[in-house]
Amino acid sequence: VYDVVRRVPRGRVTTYGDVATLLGSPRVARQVGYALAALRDARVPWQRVINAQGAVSFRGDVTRAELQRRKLEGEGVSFDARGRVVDFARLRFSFGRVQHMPARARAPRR
DNA sequence: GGTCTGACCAGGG
DNA sequence: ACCCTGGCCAGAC
Repeated sequence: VYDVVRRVPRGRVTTYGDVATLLGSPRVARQVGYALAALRDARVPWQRVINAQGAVSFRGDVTRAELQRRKLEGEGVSFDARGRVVDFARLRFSFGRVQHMPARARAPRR
């Protein structure tokens, strides 16, 4: 997770789901969030990971969410009145080619 | 084993 | 475009 997030350039954003998909497990978006919550490595630009609606997720610590927003604004990312990233579709980093998330295609059970 | 809890997500209304 | 719902999955009890 950390390696993937570190590939997101300054001023761009990605989503929990995109990171999960890139890692080969499209349905573990939540776990990506947990990994970031446990993050201690300052080199990882965690602020660039937002949710699929283009907004900062704030379940849990609101303080963290505010910091995240300020950090992004400091990189030139702006937000609209509803807290959505302006031009989200364009700022969403592609990693070259992120496949679309197959919502209901479950991997075989073990 | 069962149950609950999330930095989540897509689809339907 | 917004809100709700059901689905997901891994970790902690």
